[in-house]
Amino acid sequence: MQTSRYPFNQKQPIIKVLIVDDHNLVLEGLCSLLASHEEVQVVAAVDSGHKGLDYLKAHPVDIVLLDINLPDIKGMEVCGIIESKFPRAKVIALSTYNSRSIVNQMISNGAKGYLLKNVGSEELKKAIITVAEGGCYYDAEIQKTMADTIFNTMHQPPRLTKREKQIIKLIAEGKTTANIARELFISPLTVETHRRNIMKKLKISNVAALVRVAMDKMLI
Amino acid sequence: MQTSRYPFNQKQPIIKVLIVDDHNLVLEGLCSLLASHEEVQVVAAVDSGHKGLDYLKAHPVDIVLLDINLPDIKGMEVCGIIESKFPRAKVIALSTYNSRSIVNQMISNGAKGYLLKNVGSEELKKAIITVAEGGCYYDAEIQKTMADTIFNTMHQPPRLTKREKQIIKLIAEGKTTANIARELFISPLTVETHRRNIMKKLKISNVAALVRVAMDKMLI
DNA sequence: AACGCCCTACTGGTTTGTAGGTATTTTTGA
DNA sequence: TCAAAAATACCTACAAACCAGTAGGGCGTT
Repeated sequence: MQTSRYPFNQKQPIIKVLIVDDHNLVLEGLCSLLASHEEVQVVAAVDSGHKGLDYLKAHPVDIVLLDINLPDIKGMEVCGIIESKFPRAKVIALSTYNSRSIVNQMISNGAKGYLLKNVGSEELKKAIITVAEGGCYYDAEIQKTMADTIFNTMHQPPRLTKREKQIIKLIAEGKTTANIARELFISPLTVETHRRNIMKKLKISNVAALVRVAMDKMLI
Repeated sequence: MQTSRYPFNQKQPIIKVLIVDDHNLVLEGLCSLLASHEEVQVVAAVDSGHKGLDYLKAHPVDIVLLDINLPDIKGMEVCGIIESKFPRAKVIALSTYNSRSIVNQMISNGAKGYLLKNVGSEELKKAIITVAEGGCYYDAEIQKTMADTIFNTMHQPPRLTKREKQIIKLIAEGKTTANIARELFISPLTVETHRRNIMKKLKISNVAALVRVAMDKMLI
């Protein structure tokens, strides 16, 4: 939507790209893939979330290619911060895996694009340009995941509450109901109620399944 | 150890490298990092285990840079096959994560090197040359993991049996003792015994911990 | 004010899991 | 081939988890 930011009436202003990824190989790969595209300029590549945010404080950036698995902060958090504090920069998420909860969290934190790491040169370029122009670009697989999510939210609106998330985490850590009750200063009976509600919501019936869900949802 | 394979008495014969990785970015990254090294020649890059093995059948290769997470077969299996059927090719494993069980499996399948994906250009080159010359090269972090393993195997020799692994998997899938018994055509009491033995061996006392161990060991 | 949602708490009862022990058969490996 | 290891099966007992139903207090929305 932003037309001609520069006085020169270039058709495509150069897109400034910041890469945030702690894997050298991926970094190199991205640079290599982008090297041949003149519309795109990689202005910096950093290996942690904090460094990325620091860079954004001092320099203008159009696109942030953001890895999910960072050593310091979670990609989702970084994404949220960029979204709110540096709205000029649009985030394109990069990830190896296609997990529903991660995709959801990224998108709800404002990621305008989402690519899997097996992306090819052309798709990468297309994604960057599309997002820079104000659009969205999601990998085909991610789109499936998104459709899946919508389908599922339609069919099971009830999400877990804050307290329930807290308790599912403690259960998955191997703590007993009594332990949890002591830790949270509430009655064991209350913990049992929460536990029951969680299981009903998730349609499962034992801790084993619960732990897996918790891990899936990255609560652990 | 292999001196002058070629009639010309080059100090360092060109090392033929095959890359097996399903992530385009990583592929590009590796090629980019290796481009500047004349001793090394990337003869092929494929995106699945089977393709890699097919290539090996028809062409001589010195080093295989092998990703752990492949779409078709597990990296460990590929590694084992290469080791036994194409002994000329030495495997250097590439992985994002540093998990004990994966490292162990790769090494026991004959991987001569192990790098994490945040490896730098020089380390990569060094690893390739070292391994091509008949040596080993393990990332510093991997070495820690290896030491850890040795320490632990010394302190807890008892491993899980085949049946126990099977059962731990089913438990972690959320199945009850009765279900498992039915599925395996054995008495529930037997399943309980196995369950108890597993817990004793792993020194844990509830399913939550058990599921986490199972996931750690990549049984799921 | 009324409604819905969440957190809290309880009663009472059933089902699994945890923990101890023992013992027979089958498989495996030295 | 013989001993060790693994897999099978059982008993008893208690602990913990699972299931169903109910219900009051707090809090924000309509």
